[in-house]
Amino acid sequence: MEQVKERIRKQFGNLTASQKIISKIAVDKPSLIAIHTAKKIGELTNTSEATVIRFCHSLGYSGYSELQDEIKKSLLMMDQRKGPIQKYRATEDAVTRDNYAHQVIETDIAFLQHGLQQFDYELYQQAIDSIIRANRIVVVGLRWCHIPAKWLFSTLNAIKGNTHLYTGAVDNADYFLTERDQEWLVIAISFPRHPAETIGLVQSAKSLGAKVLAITEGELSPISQAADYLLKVTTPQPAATSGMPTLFSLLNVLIKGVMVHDAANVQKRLQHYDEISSKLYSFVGEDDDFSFY
Amino acid sequence: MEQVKERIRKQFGNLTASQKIISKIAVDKPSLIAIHTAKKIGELTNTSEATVIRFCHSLGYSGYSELQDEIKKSLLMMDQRKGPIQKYRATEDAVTRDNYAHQVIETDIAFLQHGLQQFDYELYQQAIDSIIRANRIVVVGLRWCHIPAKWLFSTLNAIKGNTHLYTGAVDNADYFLTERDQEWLVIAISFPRHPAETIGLVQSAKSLGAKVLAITEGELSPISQAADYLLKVTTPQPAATSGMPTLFSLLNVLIKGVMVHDAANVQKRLQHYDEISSKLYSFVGEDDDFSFY
DNA sequence: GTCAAAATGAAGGATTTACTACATTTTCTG
DNA sequence: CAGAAAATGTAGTAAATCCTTCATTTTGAC
Repeated sequence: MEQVKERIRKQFGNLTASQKIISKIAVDKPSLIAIHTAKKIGELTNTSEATVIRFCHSLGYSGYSELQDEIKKSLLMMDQRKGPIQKYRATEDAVTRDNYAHQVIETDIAFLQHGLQQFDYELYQQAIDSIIRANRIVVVGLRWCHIPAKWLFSTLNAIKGNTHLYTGAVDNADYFLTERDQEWLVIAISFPRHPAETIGLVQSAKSLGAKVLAITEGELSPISQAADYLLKVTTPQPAATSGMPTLFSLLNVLIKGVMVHDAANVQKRLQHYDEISSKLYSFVGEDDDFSFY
Repeated sequence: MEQVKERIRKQFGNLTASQKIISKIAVDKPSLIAIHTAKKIGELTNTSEATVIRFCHSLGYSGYSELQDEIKKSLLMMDQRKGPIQKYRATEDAVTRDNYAHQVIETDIAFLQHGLQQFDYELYQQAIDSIIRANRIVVVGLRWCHIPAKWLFSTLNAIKGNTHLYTGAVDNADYFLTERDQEWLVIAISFPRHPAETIGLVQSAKSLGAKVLAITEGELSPISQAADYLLKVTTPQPAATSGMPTLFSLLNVLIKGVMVHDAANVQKRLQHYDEISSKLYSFVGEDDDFSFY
C-alpha cells in the first residue's frame, strides 16, 4: 500500500543530501506533498522546485505529479477507514486473522489502565525516596527477570551511579561483605516461579542490614516477606513474554521519579555519558535523540 | 476554524440543486476537494466543472482555488495532531511531584493506542511469516537495544529454537561464513543514535544473502535500506528509557504471531523447556505460571 | 403549452504549475 | 589546492488547471 515510503526506503542510500531532507517530509508529513505544489515543498525544505522533481525521478516516478497522485491515493485510503470506530472490538469472537495483534496491544493497554487506577502514589514515592537515599544499589533479577533487571541497572547507573547488577552467586555475591558501612539498597525483581537464588540473596541482604525493594506479583510472593518496600505489579500472563510492557512502564515511573528529584544533576550526568559514549562508539545518522547507556 | 462548513450552513438555502449535492461532498469528505481538481469534483458529483466554481462563488469565495486553499489549511491543522496525543510532551519540564507517575503511564497508553491505529497487519504478518520460514535467526541489538534484543532472542529460542544473539564483532561475527546453505534471518533492533556496528552487520548479512527484518523508528533509519521487512515503532522519548513498553508490546505481537502459527508444537517445546529448567534450577512457591527461559 | 428566468454544460482564453536545459555552486579525489 | 564530477538553483517552455463567456437545457408561472 505505502508504495512511496517503500521506494524511499529502498532508494534512500542513493539520494543526495537535499533529497534526503525531502524524504523526511514525504515520510513524516505526506499530506504536505499531497496538497502543496512542488515549488512550495522546495521552500519548506530549503531546497528548490527542481530538486523536488529530481527527488521524484530518483524514486522512479515520472515526475512530481505522479508521486503526488500516489500520495493522494494512499491518503484517501486512510480516510476511508476513519469512519466506523474500529470494529475489532465488536467482533471479538469472530477470530479473524488480524485480531490477535489487536488483542495483544489492547491487553497491554488494559493492564496499564488498571495499573493507573490501582496506582498508590505513596508507595511509589517511598520506593523512589529509598532509591534516592541509597549510597549503593544492587539490582537482582534472575531468569527472565534478568531483562528488566539489567535495564533498571543500566538506567540507574546512568542517572545516579553506584549501581550493581547481581547476575549469580558465582560471580558476585560478596558486595555486602566488602563494604558494610554503606547504605545498601537491594532492588529485587521476581515473579512466579521464583528462583530460589533470588530469595536467598534477598534474605542474606536483609540479614546484613540492607534495605530491600521488592518488585513482584503480590503480598504472598516469597520475596515480599523480607521486603521493606513492596511494589505490586499485575501483568498479563505469561509474565515472561506478555508482562514486559506493564513491568517496564512501572519501572519507568521509578526512573522518572528519581530523575525529577534532581533534574539538573541528572541532566549533567547524561550529557557526560553521551560525550563518553560518542568517543567510545561510532554512530550513524543525526543525533536528535538524547541517547544514554 | 471550519470556515467553509459555516458558510455552507448559512448559504445552503440560496444554493441550487446541483450546488447542494456539491455541499454534501464538501461537508462529508473535504479531503476530496483538497486533493482533486474542480473538474474531477464535477465528475464525482455528476455536475460540471463550472458548477463547482459557481458553488464557490455562492459561498463568497473568489473561486475554486480559494475554497480549496481554505480546506487544505484546515486539513493540515487536523494533521498536526498526528501521533499520540502530545499534551504530556509539551509540559515536559512542568512535571510536578504528584502527576509524573500518571503522565508516564498515560504516555505509554497513548503511544500504544496510536500504534494500534497505525497498525499495519499485512506488514506484521509478513514479518511473522519470515520468522516462521527462517531456518536460523540472528537477533542483533546493541547498546540499549540489547535489552529488547536479548528478550527477543530468548523468547524465540524458547518457542522456535535455532536463534542466536549477536553481541559484538569480537564474539561472533562469523555465523554466516560457517553455514551459508541455511536460510538466515537477521532481526535488527536499532534506534537513534544508530550504532555503526549494527548497520555494518545488517549490510554484511544482506550481502551474504540473508533476509533482514528491521525494527526501527522509520523508513529513513539507516538500517531500513537493507531491510526486507520493516516494522516501524514510534515510542516516547527518550526511547532508551520510555520506549520499552511500546517496543515490547509490538515485539510481543510478533511472538504471539509465531506462537499461533504452530500452537501445538510450541506448547510441547515450552513444556520441555520447563522440565529442563526445573532440573537445573530450584524454584520456590506454587508454579501456576507457565515459565520458560 | 408558452415564454421568461434560472441553471447547467462546453469551449476558449488566462493563470498557475510542472518540467527541462543551462549556468553556478558545492563536493569529492588525487 | 586544482580539476573533475556531482549537486543545486535559475530561467524558460510545455502542460495542466482555473475561470469566464456563450449556447443549451431545465424549471416555473401564467
